[in-house]
Amino acid sequence: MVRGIRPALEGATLVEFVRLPCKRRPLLLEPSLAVIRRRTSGKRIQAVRRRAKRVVIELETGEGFVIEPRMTGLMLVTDPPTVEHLRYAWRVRGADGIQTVQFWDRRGLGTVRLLDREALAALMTPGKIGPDALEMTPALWRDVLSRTRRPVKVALLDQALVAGIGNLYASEVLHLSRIHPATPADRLSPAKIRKLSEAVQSVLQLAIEHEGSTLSDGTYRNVLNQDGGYQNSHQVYDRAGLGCPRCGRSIVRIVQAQRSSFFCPVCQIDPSRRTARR
DNA sequence: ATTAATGTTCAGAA
DNA sequence: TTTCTGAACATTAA
Repeated sequence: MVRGIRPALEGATLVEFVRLPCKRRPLLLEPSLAVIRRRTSGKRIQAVRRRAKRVVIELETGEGFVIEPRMTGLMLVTDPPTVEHLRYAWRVRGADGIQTVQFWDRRGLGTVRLLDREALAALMTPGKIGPDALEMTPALWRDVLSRTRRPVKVALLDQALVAGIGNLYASEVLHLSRIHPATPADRLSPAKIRKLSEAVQSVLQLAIEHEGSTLSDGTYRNVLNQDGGYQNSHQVYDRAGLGCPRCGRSIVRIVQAQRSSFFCPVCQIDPSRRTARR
């Protein structure tokens, strides 16, 4: 997302931030539209960055837009999937003239905020949300996972612990590292933690290279409104009843923290049954 | 026609 | 203190 919108925005001048005529109830916008427009119109865009799952558009003033797409939000530089779910747009003037980046959100759970310099700096460093998943090391993982007894799958989704891993990727990561999703986070062996650390890197890097996963209900799409490709590489996510690509056994779906987890009962051995021998 | 599910996050309760 | 529950929303599949 960030790489897609960066060429249009970085170095350009924000002509105006606009609310699009979406009929539905507005999603969270802070502060008010009028205040945002007053503070940002005419300002140069210094950088477009990512922090965990958030898009950050930093202005010359030090202030910055923080966009949280959540479930169905998209940043687009072309026509959207539907016109009625268009929420906001950034109209900018750059080297190539006037361009528009739009925020489209079907479910409307996404948020757009304008943060001041201090709040932005606080967001970019680990604090309220944890270190970025792609910045983690085995040592950091050990530290973070030792802090909770919750199931490792639930811990991976806790953005205060580690920021940037979503539900689908948590299942994929655990399958690749052959860890049962119900394993208490603080009971993973150093060897498993190392595997987990490597799996997070490879799954997320590959997913980014393939421009994400477009699921059956057409959720994520790139800035050109094109499908991603990583759904074709899913080993377990949304594959309950289908064969594990590694061993052939049927993939199982369970619910943890009110979210679906998918895993292979053969490749990912239940830790409580591992030592069950007499 | 209901119900449950969905790449999520957060406040408030247990 | 830590963990769990439900709500915000729109759409689709069962």
